[in-house]
Amino acid sequence: MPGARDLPHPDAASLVLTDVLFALSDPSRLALVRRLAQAPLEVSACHPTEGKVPKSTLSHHLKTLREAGVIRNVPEGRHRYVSLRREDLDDRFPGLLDAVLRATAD
Amino acid sequence: MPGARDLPHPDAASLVLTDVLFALSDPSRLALVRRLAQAPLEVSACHPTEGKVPKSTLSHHLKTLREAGVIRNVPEGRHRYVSLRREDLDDRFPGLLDAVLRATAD
DNA sequence: CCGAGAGTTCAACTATTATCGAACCGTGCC
DNA sequence: GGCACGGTTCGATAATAGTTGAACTCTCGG
Repeated sequence: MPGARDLPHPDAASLVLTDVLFALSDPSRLALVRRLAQAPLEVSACHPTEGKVPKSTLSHHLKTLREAGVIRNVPEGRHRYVSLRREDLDDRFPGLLDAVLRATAD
Repeated sequence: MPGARDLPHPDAASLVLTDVLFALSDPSRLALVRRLAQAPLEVSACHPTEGKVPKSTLSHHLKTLREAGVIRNVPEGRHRYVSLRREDLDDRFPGLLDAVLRATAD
């Protein structure tokens, strides 16, 4: 199998609550998570809706979310798909993601 | 009125989600919140169950939690009572606190 | 095979947070 | 009043997180 440009993802059972909370505690990351809750996105589509950010900055935020187990970031051809790990989060921390998403976006 | 050694607390309506998440994202603060979920405590009782911490450090954590609106810290005679702002949090972010508290403590 | 496109990683810098001693402030008791 | 006690605030330092350009990797199309 030629692919294998995979990034490390923690498995569902080993997610740490404080790491998840921290990852979600940044407004720009939370805004992205909200968008991912509607549909997966390519990395290039993960840029904030207003004002562009350097790709290294975006990549860093994606890393924080990925290492906390909030998102999955998988290669797909020449692109990458970013998606919310909704089931894993619901399984490990029932109700948490829903509560966060339900809160009024400030 | 003699009292008036009151610290500022944000009102329920103005709580900011990311600030709350950040306040809860620290293990020692979260551990304290878990204990406060069972009963209010005096500040002196807020020290971690194992190993003591300088009072200035504890006070700093209390400040972070208070400014995020997670706890209330009110003077009571010579002591201070620290309590969880459960209703305010439930009102502003329904289900959030429950989900956090329900998650297995690591 | 070479170049362009999509993203991550690296390294350096800045900014925010944590930690802790020391100074300070109220309160209650003598 | 004076003093011990419970806590917060201040100030300095250490640690962690955010930002960004440049270098690097991989994939696809010619």
